[in-house]
Amino acid sequence: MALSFRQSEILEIARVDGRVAVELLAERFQVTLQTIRRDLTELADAGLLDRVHGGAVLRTGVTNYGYEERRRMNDVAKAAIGRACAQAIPNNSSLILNLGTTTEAVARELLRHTNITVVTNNINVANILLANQSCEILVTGGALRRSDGGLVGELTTEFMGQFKVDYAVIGASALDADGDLLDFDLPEVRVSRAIIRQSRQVFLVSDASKLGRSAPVRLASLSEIDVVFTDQMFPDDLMRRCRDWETEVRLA
Amino acid sequence: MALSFRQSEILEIARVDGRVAVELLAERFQVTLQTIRRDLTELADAGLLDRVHGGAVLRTGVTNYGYEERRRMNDVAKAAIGRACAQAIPNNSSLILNLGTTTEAVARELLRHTNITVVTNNINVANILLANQSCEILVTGGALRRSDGGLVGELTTEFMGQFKVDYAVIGASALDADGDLLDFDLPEVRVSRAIIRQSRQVFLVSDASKLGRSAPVRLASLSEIDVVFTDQMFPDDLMRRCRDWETEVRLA
DNA sequence: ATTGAAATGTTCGTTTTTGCGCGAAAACTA
DNA sequence: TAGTTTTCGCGCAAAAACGAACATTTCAAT
Repeated sequence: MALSFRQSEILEIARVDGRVAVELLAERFQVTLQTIRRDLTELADAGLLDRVHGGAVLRTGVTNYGYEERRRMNDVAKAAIGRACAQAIPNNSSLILNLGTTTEAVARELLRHTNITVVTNNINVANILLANQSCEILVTGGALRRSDGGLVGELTTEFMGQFKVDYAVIGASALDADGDLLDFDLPEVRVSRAIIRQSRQVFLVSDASKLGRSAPVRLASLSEIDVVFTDQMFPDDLMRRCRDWETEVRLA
Repeated sequence: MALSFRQSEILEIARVDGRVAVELLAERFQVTLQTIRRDLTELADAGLLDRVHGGAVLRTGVTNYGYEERRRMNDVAKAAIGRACAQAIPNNSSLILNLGTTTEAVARELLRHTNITVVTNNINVANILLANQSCEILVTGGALRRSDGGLVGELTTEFMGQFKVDYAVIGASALDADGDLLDFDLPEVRVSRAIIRQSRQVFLVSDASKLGRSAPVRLASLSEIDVVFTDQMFPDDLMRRCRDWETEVRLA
């Protein structure tokens, strides 16, 4: 779609003010309300603005909103998984927490631990753990991703290489029938792989909704994981494989 | 769900103040209490705020400002300084923001800027700027200091070395009569020096309370600063020196 | 000048938002 | 604990905003 002169000007106003009102635009351009509404509808259809009563707003907060939704999705199960995982982590130990809402649930359950050192590339985890006076927090450098508070990129991977910790707690977007952990973003997966390399024990936290889903990038195999914390038993053949791999599966 | 004008503005107020009151919002927007309540209920349902009697508060865990910190943030002088400094920073530019509550005030005033890249070692700045969709945020790695949300240490200094930005906005704990900027912590000062090195223009933001105070570590001289944003005129002889150094002093 | 397509204006029924009144629930006070 | 005040949320009616259908204007190509 080619934007009309008026439409691109509307967009410009929206970018400056963050929003536009039907009434004001009509007056400014000396056209009827209906015409402005048509413009806004088109701009909204093109995904450039979000239509609201009385006008339109910049497409902001959409990603944040999705994240909030993801965070609250299955939150009871996530909290239980977080609790189980945190119980497996002793005081006076060091660990890495990476991205994911389930990982954040683990952080929330680590607030009562004492004398732990946490390395993380998740700014939400850092925010949560600030409340624990007895926890040293090391944040990796990198570009801050707005969608999930993640720090990703080359710098993050490098940063991780400088540590060797007792435990790693990682998440994954998907877990397929072969027992492969999958994710969507390659730079993010590189970070996760680095984390696995730098840890003596690797914990996977994953609720059952990840089972059977798919994603393009292979992160690791369950065989590389020491303990999986989840909320529902895996299918039989996957359980068998886990036994062969000596991967422990713990139900929360 | 797309947020209405009023709702997104409520959210913005909440981000700054940490909380919002039904009564005040109703007066501000000239609508009834009932309407505000409906807004807050929706925002709470969307997981963006937590509803409390008489109003709503930021969701705990997402942003972590302690009450004391929040109170300092509202300091009018700092807000004014922040506004003046932000006005001197154009869109489409890159900048470094370092530690300090005044620096955070600058971040808050940068929320409406577009297409800026911000490098920071201050996790509070990162949290604030997350609300600006049009801002790339680069966070330095390092140990997270609980007292002020600062990332400090060798790694931070190194990280800063990788950039060359248009503007640097720095704070200082003290500013003595000779025009020297002083601070308490050596690692932190190393970071600040690195920041000055990596920037084409250096802005100092400092309220008048820093004047005449002292601190053990010398960070830099006012002669290395391009523009100082403050809320009160310096003593005459210091102003004279600034003129000699071609250091501009702007009152907010 | 004629014509046809695109943009704009007009009208009107529908949907969304808002304000008001009231009883219920939550906080405060003693 | 009991009583008081404040805050809440629901139902309903008024007001505002919306969008679809149709009429009118604009403008460029013939």
